[in-house]
Amino acid sequence: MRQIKHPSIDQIELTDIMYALSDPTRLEIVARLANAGRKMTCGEFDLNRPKSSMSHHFKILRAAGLVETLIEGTEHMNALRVNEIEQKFPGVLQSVLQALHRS
Amino acid sequence: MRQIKHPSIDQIELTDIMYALSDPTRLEIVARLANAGRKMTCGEFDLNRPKSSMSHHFKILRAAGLVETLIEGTEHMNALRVNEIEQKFPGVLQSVLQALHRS
DNA sequence: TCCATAGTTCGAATATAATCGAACTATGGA
DNA sequence: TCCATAGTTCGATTATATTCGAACTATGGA
Repeated sequence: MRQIKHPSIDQIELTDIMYALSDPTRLEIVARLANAGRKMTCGEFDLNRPKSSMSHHFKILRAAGLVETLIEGTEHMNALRVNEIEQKFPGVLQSVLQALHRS
Repeated sequence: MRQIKHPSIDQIELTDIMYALSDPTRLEIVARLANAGRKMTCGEFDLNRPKSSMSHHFKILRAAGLVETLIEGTEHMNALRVNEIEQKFPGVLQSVLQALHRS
């Protein structure tokens, strides 16, 4: 059961995080993951976009270190790396999530 | 003494803030403005880039609502809009500045 | 073994951004 | 009025992103 590679905490760059969060689609994905508070498959996000586009956005979220994807069977389970990001950049992700929650 | 237009608080978008902060040069400008704690001219940032490039980055920082520029004589005085951003998106800018301070 | 499902990768088109020199604008001082 | 200074705007080049269909891969179930 081959798994996907993710950056380690010390490889995560603030600019990559900021960039990943500058796209409305990706921000929506992050918001839904945070609200759900559980792992979600790519298909669960019903954002009216083709699979290849969604895959592209997940790739960027993963590369930025925001999202962790575990392969379980035929599904890819995605989770926010809240604790790790919080450890490296305290308050950044939390405050962004709060801002999203208000709007 | 013509002044530059800036977005009002309610026109500021989170995605624009994130985007503006995803570039290393702009992040450096923001960090220096925060550290200085005072208004700075464009020329004070000695980032080894031509004037037109710096002007471009200031334009994006202004459009995002992060920086306010007041024309005083021949100089353009730039300041971070910390209080306003803090009001609209509590913690976002502060935590980013803290992250910059650590690295 | 065959098929459906879930998601990735590829490739090409289009859009957006970064970069920087050159020309321009506005102000203040000589 | 002339000039220097500070910064913007313009225009062209190059680089990077977004988008999406089509082909591909991996897994589990019939």
